[in-house]
Amino acid sequence: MDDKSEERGGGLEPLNSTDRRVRADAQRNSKALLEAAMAVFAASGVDAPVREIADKAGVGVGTLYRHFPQRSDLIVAVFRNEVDACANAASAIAAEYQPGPALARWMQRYVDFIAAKRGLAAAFSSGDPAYESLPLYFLEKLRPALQTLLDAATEAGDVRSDVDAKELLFAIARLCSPDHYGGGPDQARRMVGLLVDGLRYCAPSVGSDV
Amino acid sequence: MDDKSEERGGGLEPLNSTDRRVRADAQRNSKALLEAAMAVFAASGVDAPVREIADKAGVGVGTLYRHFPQRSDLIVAVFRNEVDACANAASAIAAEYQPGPALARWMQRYVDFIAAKRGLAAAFSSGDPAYESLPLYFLEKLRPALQTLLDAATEAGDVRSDVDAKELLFAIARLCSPDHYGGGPDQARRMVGLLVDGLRYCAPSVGSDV
DNA sequence: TGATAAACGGAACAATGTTCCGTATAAAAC
DNA sequence: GTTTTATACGGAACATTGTTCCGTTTATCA
Repeated sequence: MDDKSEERGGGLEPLNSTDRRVRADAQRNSKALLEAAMAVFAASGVDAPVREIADKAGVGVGTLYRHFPQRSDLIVAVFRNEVDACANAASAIAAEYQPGPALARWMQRYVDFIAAKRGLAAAFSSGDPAYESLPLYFLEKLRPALQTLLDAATEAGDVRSDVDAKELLFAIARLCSPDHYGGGPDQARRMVGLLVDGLRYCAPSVGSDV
Repeated sequence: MDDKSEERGGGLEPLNSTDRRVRADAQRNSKALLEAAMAVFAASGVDAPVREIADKAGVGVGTLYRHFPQRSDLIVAVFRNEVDACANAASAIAAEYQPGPALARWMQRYVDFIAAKRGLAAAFSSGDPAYESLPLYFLEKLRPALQTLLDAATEAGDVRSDVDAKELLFAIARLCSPDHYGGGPDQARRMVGLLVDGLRYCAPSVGSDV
């Protein structure tokens, strides 16, 4: 490995190809843009003007485009960021609650995530190749997270063992999907609650074990 | 009733509030715009530029906006037009085929309609109030059409009797929905075929009647 | 402290939805 | 057939975006 010079800071700043550290303001602005975009998308949907995001982040549009060359790059970044947050929430919740309640809490967390992503569903199926990688990322991050919770709950005897994490993720996403021609987010919440109860139904601690 | 003057033509030109006939060129252009929009939407999706539609119809954008004040008005008009066509196809098919085959044929016709409306599904759930009326129109037109075919097929003993037209419409629409994360239109077609077979399953003429 | 490459900001450009208004014309009145 | 008039037409002009460009600023390094 080729070492060039000792590092000053905490050592977590990535290096550029010509050995120059990434500038601090660039890191700051990138983070600010991501947070601003998250807030604006949540408030006005993914079709919100780019200038609004740049303004909210306190930078010019040029800076925005330097960090996210296409509008879709920003959308993808926000999405991945929120997928990560949702996945990370799993271990945090697992550390704080018993397996059964942890599973139920995380499922509601996941519902919130899905419900907030209304606009993205359209982007997914828009055919734009920029979003092609998202479904895979979604699955690769969230499936293990749910599987872990599921395994723990199964082992604790809180839920049945014959459910597949992937199917559960999709089933919930479908329950939350808006084209039910009526019935808002409350209905989705109720249906998911029902689903969770269903998970408990044949669990050993309830009775009727196989 | 207040009669004003005898009519010249076939008598099917609508009258204006001040008793003036709707100009022939206006009727022509309106129709041309609708057809152009249908073709352009099919080719390039509902996000196609309005100028492209106006050009294809051979009129100026001003004329387009005279007939369809908002972009969404044009989309709505095209959608209703195609819903009508799909609903009308039911009676045409019913006149030409036996009840059982007629049902199967119309279902595939309906699949084509749904598959072509990918872009509109996004518009439906976009929250834009301009599209609020579409689901109702969809249901009010298509449900009776399917119900008629279904009743005829039931009476002929070709299909079972315990299926609801509305549920069937939605089930097919869902089977055709793109967010299956893989599996194209062929899969949708196969699934709908399976559904139709399912309809036949407990029909009297097959056997096991209730 | 000075040199330098990276990053910044926002004006300028391009594409598109929408409005406006002078002109053309179909229908009616005579 | 001519005149009148309300209607419709066309497309330039405007507004709102996404995106690019480049002169200026600045963090980093020697």
